Amino acid sequence: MRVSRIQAEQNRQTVIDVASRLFREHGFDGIGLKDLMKGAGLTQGAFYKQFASKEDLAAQASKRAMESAAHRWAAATTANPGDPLGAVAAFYLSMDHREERMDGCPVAALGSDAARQGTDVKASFEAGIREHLEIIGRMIAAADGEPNSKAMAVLSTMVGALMISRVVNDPHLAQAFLDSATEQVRDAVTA
Amino acid sequence: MRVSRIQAEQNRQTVIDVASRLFREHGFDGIGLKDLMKGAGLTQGAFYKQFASKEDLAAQASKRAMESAAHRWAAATTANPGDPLGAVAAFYLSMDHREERMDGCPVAALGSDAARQGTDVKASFEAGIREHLEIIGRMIAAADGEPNSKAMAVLSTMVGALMISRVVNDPHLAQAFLDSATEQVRDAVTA
DNA sequence: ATTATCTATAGATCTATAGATAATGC
DNA sequence: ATTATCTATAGATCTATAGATAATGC
Repeated sequence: MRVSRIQAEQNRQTVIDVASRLFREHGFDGIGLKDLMKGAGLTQGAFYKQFASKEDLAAQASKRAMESAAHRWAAATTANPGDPLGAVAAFYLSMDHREERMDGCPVAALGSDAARQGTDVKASFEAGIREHLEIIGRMIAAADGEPNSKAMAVLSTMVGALMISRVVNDPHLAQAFLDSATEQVRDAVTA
Repeated sequence: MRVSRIQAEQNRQTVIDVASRLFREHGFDGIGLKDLMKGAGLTQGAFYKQFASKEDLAAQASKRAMESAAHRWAAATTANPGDPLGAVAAFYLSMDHREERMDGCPVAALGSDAARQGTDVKASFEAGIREHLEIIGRMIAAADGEPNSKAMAVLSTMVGALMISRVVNDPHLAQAFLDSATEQVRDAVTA
């Protein structure tokens, strides 16, 4: 039954990865430890040797998810240095992203939930948001005086539009919200 | 034990009101029928004579919450016809609103949750969002060609900024997000 | 000897239903 | 007679813990 310390650590990482996806899909309260562990090929009994509590896992999974999201942003910008913001908007404000909650932006997928969690989960989100702001800041550095404020507005618009696109049934309305955000983000930079 | 039909209908309305607040505070999965009914001064047993299921209540409570939110927007605009958007932004993008999830915007408080719910809950949100867009549309009608798209961008920015302000621990960062959205919204109209 | 994982379980809570009760509505 | 609400409960699930097991690490 017992595995090596290396394998144990790898199992722990797998649980965090799986949780970062399943939390985004079902919410922190929408999935139990049994299913989270099953997703990593383990049983519930192993959980408390790996994590202090469910909220502990939530904080670590949130951190992982935010880091993964920031990485995706960074990759899009470096792959398209001519129009980094356009590249980010192209994937972030897409219908594909709307339908891919599990692998998508954690702020849109879990923001309302995270607001109800404790300090640790919020710390994970805060760190990730600051990372996003830095990436946006680098993209719009050419613009005018208050780049940080503009970066915040860009992030708010994108997160808000994606989340709203997911709470409406009508795909055309969803698409319109994503398009309006794309336009707004473009204007924000050139303005 | 039995009450009049009028009283019964009033009880049902109270349950919807209470649920619209408690769902915003705890999420759809974060509060049970027992506590929802207790909030209305009833016991759990009465629930299924009033509603078909928890999700049925979620849909009705979401509708109620969105209508209440739209009413608040409309009231702010009529109370300040000279600067309706400024009036809305003043209460929506405030630290008070950030800390008052239970009575605040349902999209920011429950958007991530609502994305995981069924068609009925989403229909409630969609109807409320369309109502919000109409109110914003009236405010910025003086502006240029595509008012609907601009209204969507304004709503996305405000919802996103409020939600992000709630998932960070640092109050200064939260305030900065609210301020940046205020600025962005102002620019969007004059632009 | 230590320990990562397993099975099993405690105790609480969840949604939903059943049957009793007591007041309404006819 | 009908029915809104109550108490009680079924059956499932939740987080967390306890003790057994079997392989690692010294």
